[in-house]
Amino acid sequence: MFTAEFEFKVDRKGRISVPADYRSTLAHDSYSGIVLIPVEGERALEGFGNERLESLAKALDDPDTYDDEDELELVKQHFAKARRVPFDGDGRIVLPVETRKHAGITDTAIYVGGGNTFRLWHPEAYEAHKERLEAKARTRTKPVPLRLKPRKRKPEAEP
Amino acid sequence: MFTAEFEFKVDRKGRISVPADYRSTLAHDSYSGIVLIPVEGERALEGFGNERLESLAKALDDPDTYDDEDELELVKQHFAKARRVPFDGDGRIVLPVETRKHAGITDTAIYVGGGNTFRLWHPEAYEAHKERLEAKARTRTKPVPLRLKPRKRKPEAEP
DNA sequence: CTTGATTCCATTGACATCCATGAATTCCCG
DNA sequence: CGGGAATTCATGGATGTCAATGGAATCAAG
Repeated sequence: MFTAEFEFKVDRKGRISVPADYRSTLAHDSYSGIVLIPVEGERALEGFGNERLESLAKALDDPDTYDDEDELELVKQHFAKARRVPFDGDGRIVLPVETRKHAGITDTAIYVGGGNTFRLWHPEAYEAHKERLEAKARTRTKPVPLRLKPRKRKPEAEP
Repeated sequence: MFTAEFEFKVDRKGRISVPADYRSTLAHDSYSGIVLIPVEGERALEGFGNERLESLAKALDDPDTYDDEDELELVKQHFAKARRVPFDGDGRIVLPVETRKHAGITDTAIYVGGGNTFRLWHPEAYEAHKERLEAKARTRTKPVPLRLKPRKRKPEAEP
């Protein structure tokens, strides 16, 4: 479970600590480290544990998960962009150059919890992102609630 | 199950006891602590156990729970604002600064039970909130009864 | 030998853990 | 039934530990 926001320093070797809270949720994982994937369309990195990566790979094998061949190829590309980065003895990782480039991260970065995944941002990029989100939220009449179940929708066109 | 109202002190380190009654309902939880999320539009914090947070995260992974991309992003923001706070040996938590700020809590706070969740308020803010609620209630002809089932509604106008 | 990466060690400041107190409640046994 | 003992809780404070961070040492190549 990944929540909250944690800002950390990136040292001159590209190392950054992973929040102790995140590490403890990853403790059960067989792999001691995390997975980072550039988010398309955002200057951010998506992060999670190795276990989730394996689940994603499994879903890829299921012919029902993605409908067409193009989708499948595009999803595989995510695996190509994924980087598995191990913890060092003190719970740090080194951010691969490509990922740092994608997110525009230089000397600080902020972890943002998102449930089963988290994101890594350049702090200012994240602030800008939040700004945009809040603007969008203001256009809504009601706030979006946390839901446990899919909303009941009226019968759609038959699948 | 969270009920009743409990007022407690916040010490200079930001610590506050969690009602023993609440702790016992959280006892089965794997995580020894609670989750706090600022309520949008109210100077209050929503609280519940880690188990519920996991259910919410699971719902987030289900492609059917939220229909469009914007909704999804806005909901993830709730996780970013969420704070997981562990109990100390004596059943206390420390209120993170951001949450204290949001709720305007300084040296006392009141827990308000709400079924599967509870809320934390600055005592005076809660009184004001109750005031507003009662005013609204007075405009109604009938009181709102406790219901066990969703009320059947006539087909709404199509969104 | 030089460069780049990985492991190891050192510092410091926050915070989790531990301990103490008093009030209120429950328990138990006469 | 009653009163004393034993818990349980809320609360305050002290201190020991660990997380975040920087730098040195070791290792692996080119």
